[in-house]
Amino acid sequence: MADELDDLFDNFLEKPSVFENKEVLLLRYFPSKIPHRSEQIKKIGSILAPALRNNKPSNIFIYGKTGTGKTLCTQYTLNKLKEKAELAGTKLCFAYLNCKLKKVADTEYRVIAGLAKALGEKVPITGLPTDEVYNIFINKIDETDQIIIIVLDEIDRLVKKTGDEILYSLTRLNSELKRAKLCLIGISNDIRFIEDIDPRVKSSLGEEEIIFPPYNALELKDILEERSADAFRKESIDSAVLAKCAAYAAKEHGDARRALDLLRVAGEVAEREDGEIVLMKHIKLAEEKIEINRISEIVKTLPTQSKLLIYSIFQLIEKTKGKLETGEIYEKYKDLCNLNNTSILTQRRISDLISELDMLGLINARLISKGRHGRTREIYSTIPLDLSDKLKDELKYELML
DNA sequence: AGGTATTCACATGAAACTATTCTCTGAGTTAGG
DNA sequence: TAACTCAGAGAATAGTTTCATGTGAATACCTGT
Repeated sequence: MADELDDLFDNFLEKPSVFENKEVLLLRYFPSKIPHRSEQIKKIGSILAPALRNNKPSNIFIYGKTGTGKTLCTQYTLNKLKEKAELAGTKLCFAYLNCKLKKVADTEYRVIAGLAKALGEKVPITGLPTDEVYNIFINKIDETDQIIIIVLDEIDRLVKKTGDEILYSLTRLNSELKRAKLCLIGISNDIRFIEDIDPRVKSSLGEEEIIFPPYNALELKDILEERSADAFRKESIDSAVLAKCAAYAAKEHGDARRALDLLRVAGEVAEREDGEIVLMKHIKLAEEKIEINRISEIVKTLPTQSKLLIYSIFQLIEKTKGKLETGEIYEKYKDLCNLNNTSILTQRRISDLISELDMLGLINARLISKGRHGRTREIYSTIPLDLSDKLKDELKYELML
């Protein structure tokens, strides 16, 4: 046994890896070049430049789909700006906050506390009134003459959850500050979001707007080439494979994050197969693997009731091999609840849960009318049978059925 | 045959209820002076 | 004594239920030929 493992490890060490430096393909990696975004970077830069002369830059609202480089470009520009500011002797600091993260920045209190923390002020996790936190925050930043740049990433989430009062307070904060100056950068995936917020906030936050369009396949390919040059050994990948990878990702709304992920997984697949070169088939396998991971991740993180529901759907699908109806599923679901001693939700709720599963892409539900026989949703699973079998077993175990 | 009315099996909305999570306050605790 | 921590009260929120109303078209039922 030990020998086997020794061999395995030795083999692994001797065999040339397809990767030169896998880090480069990870999300947290910060590339030195950002292709096809110079226009946006320049724009951000020119808006923020007044900060170097200790003037308050305009607030910026940045919009773009996921994986279009919004966060990256912003951070890149800010880092550069900070370097320059240090050289020029201007006091400048910035706080970056991702509002998507639960338990970190999804309430007013937490946002302010998070910002204070980012600027080096300790704030208790809970226990203080919100306006108290505001005071701590204001006092902290007003200590010195400085420019504060606050980046709120995924700001739409924040507003959806807590309303737009925070933004209003933040944009108004400048009038309370005597020495420091505050500049806001809001990043959002959803452009409609800015339409339905308080007009006062809208005009203030949207002083400048920058749009990040999705990458097309050619641009994605450039990005992949840029990164793969560092990430892979030269001979283990060729440009046709990269093009394929880019094409796949471009199909999915030009998300660079996806493209990089795909490439990384393809490399891993190749490596596991003892291949030294990443081939087309590896890309295909990687795509499947990512999809499977995505789905099982979604299923695993579903609340218990939804798990029971999807379990009933899996069971029924197996029998009928096709479409299901709400009533049918509800009956099955009730049975399972009885078996499991779980409280039964009403049909009303189940109807909503089914819609949610539809939104998550686990099932396909469309409304049909069967005339005399009423109206219902026609439901079928989008998950391949072998995967749903596997998931079913896992759920069975977990739900103790 | 052609037209209208009915009816089914849920969908969809709104309001009310509930359990959980947050916020806030004041009392208790700690550490420093 | 100031700063910090913590428990419990009250407010806010998310998840559900209850009640009410809406829906599209296959079918039942007329109507006049």
